[in-house]
Amino acid sequence: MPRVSRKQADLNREVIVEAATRLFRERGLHGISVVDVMAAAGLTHGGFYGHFESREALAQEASGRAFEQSAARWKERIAAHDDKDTARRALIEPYLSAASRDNPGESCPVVAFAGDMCHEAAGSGLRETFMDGLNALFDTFGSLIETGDNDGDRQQALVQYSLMVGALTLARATRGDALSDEILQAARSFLTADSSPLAPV
Amino acid sequence: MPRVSRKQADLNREVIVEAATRLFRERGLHGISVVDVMAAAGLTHGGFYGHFESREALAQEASGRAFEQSAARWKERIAAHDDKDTARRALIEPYLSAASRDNPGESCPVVAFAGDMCHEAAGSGLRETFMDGLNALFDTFGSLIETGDNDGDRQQALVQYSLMVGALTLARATRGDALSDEILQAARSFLTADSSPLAPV
DNA sequence: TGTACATCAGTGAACGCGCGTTCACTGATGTAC
DNA sequence: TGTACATCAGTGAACGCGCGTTCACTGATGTAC
Repeated sequence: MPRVSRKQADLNREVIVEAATRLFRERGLHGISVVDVMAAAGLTHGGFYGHFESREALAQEASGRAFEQSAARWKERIAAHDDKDTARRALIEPYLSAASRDNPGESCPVVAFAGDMCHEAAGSGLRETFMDGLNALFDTFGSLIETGDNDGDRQQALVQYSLMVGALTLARATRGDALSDEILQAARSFLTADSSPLAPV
Repeated sequence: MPRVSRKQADLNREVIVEAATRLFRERGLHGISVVDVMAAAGLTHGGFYGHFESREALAQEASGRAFEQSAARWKERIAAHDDKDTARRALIEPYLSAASRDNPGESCPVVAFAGDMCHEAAGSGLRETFMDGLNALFDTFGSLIETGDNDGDRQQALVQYSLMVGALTLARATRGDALSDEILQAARSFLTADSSPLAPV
């Protein structure tokens, strides 16, 4: 069915990006083809280049979208809590849940793309998008750790965030094995325990 | 130069596996072709199937080799220290170094392959090799944390190992940015600080 | 508002390319005498 | 030890396939009158 309305075409583009933002997170930046993305959007591949300059351009836009969605979700959750430490826990609990592990398509783009970024060229646009998104998420997380000791807070934020990324990555890699749940559980209770020496005042 | 000696053929196979164990870690399990591996071994691609049943079979053997090398290196380092906590630090320091970040081909296979494992099928041979290798490395690491509180030790080991994997992964993904060094530094000093609440007795 | 025509979003065949894999071939190696 | 021949490790062309990308085509949309 050729020549849909301009409004429909814009909507189609949106559907493609939404499908891509999910699929790239699920299968990696190299694990999905243009045909796959277009099929997931209910279209054939030929129309792709009417919407995007290249596969790479879509990957960049879709990964950027994933970061925006994550940042928005984090900010919503933070806004729902008065206390910063309560808000921090409200981020960590779902982040390190089985649901998060089992639904990479709707979860953290940092974990989804970090592996691919290791092999990405230095000046690549994908890398820039990743760095911008990571910095935004990390700053948001860091703003929840404030004890007055700036250097200490920064280190705490770096350590806690690295642990979250490492635990979710390992939980996904070991999915199906008992170790996977153990890792999530250990990291979660460590980061949210009242008595945790990591927990800010 | 066809028909080399049997001894030379065995040596060639060894060179292929060694090249693969480095290249797969550097560029990921899907980032390298049979032609690339054979060229790195100084051979042409045609002879590949005289040595291996398939590309996948080589990936499995090469990743298994990477795990063996890591386990052997860890055990050497541990054997060089009397004190378990000193040994633990002797593992962590080089693990979270710039050298480790910049030479993935000779570094931790868990970090190198975790991203790919997330997209690997459940019963896959690659996944089994990964799980076996991860369990071996993790048990070795866990043996260095002994306070008598078994549950607590297990959680400590899981948390510390997840942090190591997350920090190295993020450091690689952000390589070239100041954040990369910051992450390594923060995780390293956190895990090795004398006053660290994480450090076993 | 209705008509005539230009526009252009989506289709599906086709392209060149790199990949994993196969195979006929070569000639040094290994073996039987 | 020397000779004749079978074996087989490595070569490079070739295969089928999936990929990113291009393009002629279609027919509903949008626009000019």
